[in-house]
Amino acid sequence: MLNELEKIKDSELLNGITVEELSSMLGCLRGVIKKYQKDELVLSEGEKIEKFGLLIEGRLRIVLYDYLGNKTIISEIKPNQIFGEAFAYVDKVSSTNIEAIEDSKILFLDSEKLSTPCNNGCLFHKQLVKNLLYIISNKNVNLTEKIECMSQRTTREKLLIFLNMESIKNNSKEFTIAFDRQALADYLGVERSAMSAELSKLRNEGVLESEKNKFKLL
Amino acid sequence: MLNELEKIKDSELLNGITVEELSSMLGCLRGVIKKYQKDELVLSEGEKIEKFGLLIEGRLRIVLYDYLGNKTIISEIKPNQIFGEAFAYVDKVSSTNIEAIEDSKILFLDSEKLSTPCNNGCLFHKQLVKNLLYIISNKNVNLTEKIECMSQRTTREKLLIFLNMESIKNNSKEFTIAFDRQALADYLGVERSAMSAELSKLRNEGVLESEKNKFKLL
DNA sequence: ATAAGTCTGTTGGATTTCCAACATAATAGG
DNA sequence: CCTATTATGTTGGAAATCCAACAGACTTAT
Repeated sequence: MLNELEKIKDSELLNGITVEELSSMLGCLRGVIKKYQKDELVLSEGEKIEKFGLLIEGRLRIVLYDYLGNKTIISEIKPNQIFGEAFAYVDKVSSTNIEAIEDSKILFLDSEKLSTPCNNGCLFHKQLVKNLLYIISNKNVNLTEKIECMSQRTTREKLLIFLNMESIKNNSKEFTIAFDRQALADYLGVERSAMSAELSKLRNEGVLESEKNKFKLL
Repeated sequence: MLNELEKIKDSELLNGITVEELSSMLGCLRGVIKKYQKDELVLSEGEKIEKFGLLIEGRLRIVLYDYLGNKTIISEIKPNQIFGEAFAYVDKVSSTNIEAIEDSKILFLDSEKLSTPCNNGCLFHKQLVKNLLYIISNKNVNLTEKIECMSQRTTREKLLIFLNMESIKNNSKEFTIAFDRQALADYLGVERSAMSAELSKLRNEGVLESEKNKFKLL
């Protein structure tokens, strides 16, 4: 048990909280640790979420089966990341499935308990709330950025907006992005080879230089 | 002053909090009411936000001036709505400007204070935190839905995904949406008349019926 | 070191979207 | 009620994107 707590102590959600505090936290927040096997369904769409998860070890994928019959892997959840928290706080059921990519161990926390600092003098409660607000707000900012990129009309504009954002984040005209070509195309909602063609044009026009996931705006 | 509090008592952020509690809240949360004139800048991009706003009266617009030189009105803020909260909780500066569409009155609240229930026995603090988590989580879900729609490859698929989401939300095959044609096109990131043509096709194919902002999936 | 697999960029044709112009219907204002 | 304005749908041509196929470069596995 202390084992598991040691593993997640560096997570954003538990930032500023000691391992000793973590121990009593499980009782206070009705924490439950569950194990899942590779390919096992963790959460299914349509399910009402009252406990969100913090991945201790393993890997999960968020999968969307949409109305048109498409299966899309939205993203992957890595150790120390939380999932399902937004749906835990709104009166809407999740529209995605969460599946285990590999054998995984998850700490489930009661969202209601977490957001309501108790009167037991649990000092970590305030910190938890702040951390959670930070995490969800950060996700909102990231989602807003993605929408800004995707809202552009042409592939060229999408690339330019995205790359400029990255430049600002890195405080430099030279930077490395976390995507390969296919992932970047997926992020921008465009077709990979068409985007590649546009990147070539931008290079030929002297707008930028690029090599793999390294970019330099000119 | 009580005047203003009466106006915002129905806001999501203050749900479950009495007007009496609101009064003491201003001191506790370092609440400050500011007035802005039509077209006045409320918040500018690049600004670090420590207090987010709750619009008492008036109307605001969120404006994005992007790298390519475009000015986009992202959305409008109506009375009783909050703004800037995501940026208040993350270590990133806002990328948008917020301007007054008309004379406006705004209550600014200290984000740090709000997320940290004090030890003064302020009972509303817990409720405020819950309300804030709800609001931020709800925005997260809405942004995620918008991305799902915009991620579709064709205008037809975008429409179908969007309309199906609305149908699920309304628990009915018949529903009214909150957008006119231009607004729906903007939401989906497509051109209005092209989307209109696609809607006509869907009608002719017996997929749906529509009349202004009323829809019926068949 | 070699072979297999993956990533990146190129290309031409098919498909889709955008754009501008316009007509008609509906709405708003006096 | 009438007029002006706005919303909606239609249409054809231009522009852009997607798609499939492929070649070459790079990476991984044996």
